[in-house]
Amino acid sequence: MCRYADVIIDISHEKVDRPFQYRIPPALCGGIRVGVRVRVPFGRGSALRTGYVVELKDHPEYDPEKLKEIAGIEPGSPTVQTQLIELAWWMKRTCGSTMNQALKTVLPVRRMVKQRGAKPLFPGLEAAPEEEASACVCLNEEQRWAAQRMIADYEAGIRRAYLLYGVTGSGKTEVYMELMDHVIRRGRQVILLIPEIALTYQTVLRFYRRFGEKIAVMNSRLSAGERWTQWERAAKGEVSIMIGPRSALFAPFSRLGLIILDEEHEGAYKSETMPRYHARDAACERARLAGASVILGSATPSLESYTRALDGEYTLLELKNRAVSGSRLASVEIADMRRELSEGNKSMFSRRLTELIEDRLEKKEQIMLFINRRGYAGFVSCRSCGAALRCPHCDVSLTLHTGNRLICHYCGYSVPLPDRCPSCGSPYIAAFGTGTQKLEEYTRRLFPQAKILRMDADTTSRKGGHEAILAAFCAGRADILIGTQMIVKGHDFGRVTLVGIMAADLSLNTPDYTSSERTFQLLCQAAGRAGRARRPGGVVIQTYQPDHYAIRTAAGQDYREFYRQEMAYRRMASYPPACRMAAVQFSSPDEENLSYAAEQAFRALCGPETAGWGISLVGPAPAAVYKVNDIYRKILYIKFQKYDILDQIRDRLDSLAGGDERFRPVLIQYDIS
DNA sequence: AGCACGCCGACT
DNA sequence: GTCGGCGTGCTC
Repeated sequence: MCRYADVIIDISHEKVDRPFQYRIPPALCGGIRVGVRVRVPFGRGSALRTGYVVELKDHPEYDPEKLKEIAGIEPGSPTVQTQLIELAWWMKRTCGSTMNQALKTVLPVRRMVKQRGAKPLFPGLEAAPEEEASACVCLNEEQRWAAQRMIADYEAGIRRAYLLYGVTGSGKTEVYMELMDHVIRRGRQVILLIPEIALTYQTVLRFYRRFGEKIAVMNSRLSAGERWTQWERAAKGEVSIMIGPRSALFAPFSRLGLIILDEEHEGAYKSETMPRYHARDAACERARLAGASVILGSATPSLESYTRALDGEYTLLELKNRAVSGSRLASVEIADMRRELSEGNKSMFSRRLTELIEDRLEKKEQIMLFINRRGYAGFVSCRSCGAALRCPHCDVSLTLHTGNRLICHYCGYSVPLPDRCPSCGSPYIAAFGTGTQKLEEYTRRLFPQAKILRMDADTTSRKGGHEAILAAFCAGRADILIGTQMIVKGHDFGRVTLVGIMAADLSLNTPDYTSSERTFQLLCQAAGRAGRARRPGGVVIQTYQPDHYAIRTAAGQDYREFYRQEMAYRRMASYPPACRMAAVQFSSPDEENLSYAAEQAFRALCGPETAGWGISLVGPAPAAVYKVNDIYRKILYIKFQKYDILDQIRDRLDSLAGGDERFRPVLIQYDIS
């Protein structure tokens, strides 16, 4: 029946990034299926090249005279690839990338150096796990209930996605392990996704102790050969569990039964390069294709996921109590930096934080000082009332640019920097700027008796710098650890009893609509770092906006209240998940053509033809970083409700670009939330 | 990407 | 007169 095959040629170039149709010779009929790698004659000289069968057709869709025949099937063409290629189609469809970009993401890098004799994961530990693997793992009642709920579905043949919302320390990992164990016993395989930053030796060791040689680990520091080895072990069925960041999602398991995303809310799950897929959605799609279930775990679920759980798209499983009885949540205090200033304290440390640091130094307990420098984008705020200057149209923070102008990166609105605060009239408005280095110097001066370690991008660029600093701190070779994001993610330090968040405002005022959500997550996480063991911990959040709901709810560890308020804001200002939003990026080395293209696109989408689409446009505005490598970038945001609209938007922009010379140097890319 | 076809300069 | 430069365009 199917006598024709659409084939994507293994050439990474936009010009050939589309299916080419071939006749299937009768002799090969049985072997040709979607996903099979084939040799096909291609180009003027009909040189044989490798391609992927992506679709089978009954009838030709191209001049049959010109159709060539598939020459043969690539030996050893694996079949899991069928599934991964279908996943690539999904990426192309939903993320607006080219098929070749999607295929490169989903399939292993080809022509990798093979490596003989795989290194053991944990040298010297091989003998240990066997006995420990059988050791009784006791779940508490709540954990058992959550696991049973999913297992019962699984046994009934129900495959779906679950949101495991468990407060800090409630023991989500034990639930994961129970489920993994169950799925493996049923002869199926498991993918466990962990954000790269949390993928540490300790984390992996925990799983290794339980599952031993059944696990394979991917991470960015593996060499190409090591990656290949892990990939092959998975393809051959030598392992049942693949642990790794985003890319582990594409493990070549043919009997996949479960995908777990730990720390589901982490931004690292969103790809920064094309295709800009979200691992959460890609996981759900792969699971659908494979007939597997998905567990999304978090102590602070993303607004998207919690909304989906409330809508019934995910099943909500909750862990409300801490697993270790007797362990208490840290007591969280908010230090009002406006008051510190008005009462004469101009230092970076509030009086309360100073007092607590002195107390801990005396008791020889450890302290972590956290400053959120990453994502710092030059916002301007008032030292008297704490308000940051925001866009009147988009309700996000404005960014200070050269020439003292404030610009909105969503709609392009621009005003000169005022000399007084628009809310309270105070003249004390200024750009916020503070770094880890400055904090370190200041801390040394204030507490000369303390031993201080600093961890940020500068001190960890050297290979292993990260681990060395953490190990030193863990071993008690310092009293205070100063750092950015990386110190609050996933590391447990039993002797830390005080966490100071130096300026919560830094993440609260990044110029995008997720700033409150990220602040809430970060503060909850930081609070979770203090007093993990028996000793009670304290957290001090320093801020100029002590009444902001993200800060108040984080201090009270009240996720539901945060969700309620944040969702109200998203609805009011029309941001996801209250609607869908596509960021269309125009980039070009030629500024004039860039502006022209972005403006034309805007006009094409707001004309009468699109009136019934229910879309609204914001921008076009210069990208957060306007010029990168001599390429200028502008972004047009499109808010819409129905997902199908996206294809129409793309078609419209494609045809616009196709018929206009001035679009030629302009690249158009999509990022959909 | 790769390969052919094509339309102008210095070579046996 | 012809060998060869790489510029342009197509590949089921």
